Amino acid sequence: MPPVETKPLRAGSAAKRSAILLAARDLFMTEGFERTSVDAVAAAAGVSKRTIYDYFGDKSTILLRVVESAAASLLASVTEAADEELGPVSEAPETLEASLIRFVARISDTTMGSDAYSSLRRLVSTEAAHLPVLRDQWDTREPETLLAEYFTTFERIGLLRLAKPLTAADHFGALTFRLLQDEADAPKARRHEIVADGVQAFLRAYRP
Amino acid sequence: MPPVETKPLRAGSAAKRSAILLAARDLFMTEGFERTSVDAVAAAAGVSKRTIYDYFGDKSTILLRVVESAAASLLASVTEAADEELGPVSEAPETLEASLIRFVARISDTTMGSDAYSSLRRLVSTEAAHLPVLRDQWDTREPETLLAEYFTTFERIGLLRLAKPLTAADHFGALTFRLLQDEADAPKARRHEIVADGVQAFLRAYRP
DNA sequence: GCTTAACTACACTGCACGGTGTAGTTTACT
DNA sequence: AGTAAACTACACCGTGCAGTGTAGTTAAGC
Repeated sequence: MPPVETKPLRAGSAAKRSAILLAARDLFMTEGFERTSVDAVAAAAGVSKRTIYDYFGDKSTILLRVVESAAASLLASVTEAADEELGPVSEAPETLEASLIRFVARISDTTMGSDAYSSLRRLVSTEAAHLPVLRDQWDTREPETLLAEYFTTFERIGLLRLAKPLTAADHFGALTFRLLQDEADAPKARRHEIVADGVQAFLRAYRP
Repeated sequence: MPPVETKPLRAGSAAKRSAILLAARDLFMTEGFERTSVDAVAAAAGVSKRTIYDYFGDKSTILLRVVESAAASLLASVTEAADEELGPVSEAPETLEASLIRFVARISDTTMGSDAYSSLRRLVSTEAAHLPVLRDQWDTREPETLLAEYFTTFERIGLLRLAKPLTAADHFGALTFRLLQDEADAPKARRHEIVADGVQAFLRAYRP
């Protein structure tokens, strides 16, 4: 459990804090939280274990901070990709498919890529039984809400027909990101095929 | 790792073996593999830890057997539901939607329900890094292949239009089971809505 | 240069736990 | 009843590891 507030923690150096969180994130994703020792995080971050305890107090708190940071990073990534790929979509229907494909590809190819997202999702799901606040941090629905807003705009200019924008956003995510995550190790051509198939199915389902 | 074959294992009693696997399955799903002790499995199964080691040799082997058993159970469940709900589908398009909804609901409401499937999937995903054979046992693609065969039949009688049957099966699973798993704790009415929305989107995407 | 906070490198503690051995008890079969 | 396999209940061992304390070193600020 997170430390009682009476335990003094140190703010310390931003660079070291960042190194710890990055190292922890990588190890938690590849090894799982339980199988990752704090010693291993310390070694990977290039700091002493004593420092980690001085900064975070205990192991669970490291996980909380990792997930907080990842959720914020994901939202920023989705927001940027949407603004740049979906924002300029014009009234010409033939550009929507290409924009949606680029939107998915862009997110999948960033630091917060498909396998990273999939691993983090799994981590939250596994550990939420013991740290329920993790789920709150992760399942904000902010990315889906943002996407639903764009879809609503597309409906207004006649490109989509929606009954429930948020459901459409969920379906879009299921047809693209989710299936992509299942084949995170696939070659680039296969991954492009998955995205294209998913976007096309979505458009057939939601075109006027 | 699984025990070297020189270690003598005992077949023992089918009832005790079953009790061990059931207890292990429940605990692995709720607590995770790493956080579940063999002592806890023994207590939940009502056998001695010595017996567990006599039957299985080590902890990883328990996990292998649990996943084997679960994958077989899932396939049986999907096969039965498909045979009974999709098998009798006639040429009248209006019955297809209802059949697909019943097919999903039936699987989701069985022992191998949405939350159990989701937990097992997560377990395999987490542990496969250390026991790669787990993934082989789980990702057989047999349920998807079976579903794709039914979809191919529906195409022949004019109910669907497919380019790639297996991709359509993936899309169907993504739009229904996957989204249902995300809201495993939702009330029954919400779960029914998720299934109906997903089936309808699928049909819009794949109807001729 | 001096002071102090930050940090490292170790050692240590207590506990959990995978796995093993063994003696006594129970069960099944002849 | 006798025999042997199956099982239980414990104790034990070695290892890993979360978390803590402490002395020495380093870095930053005045």
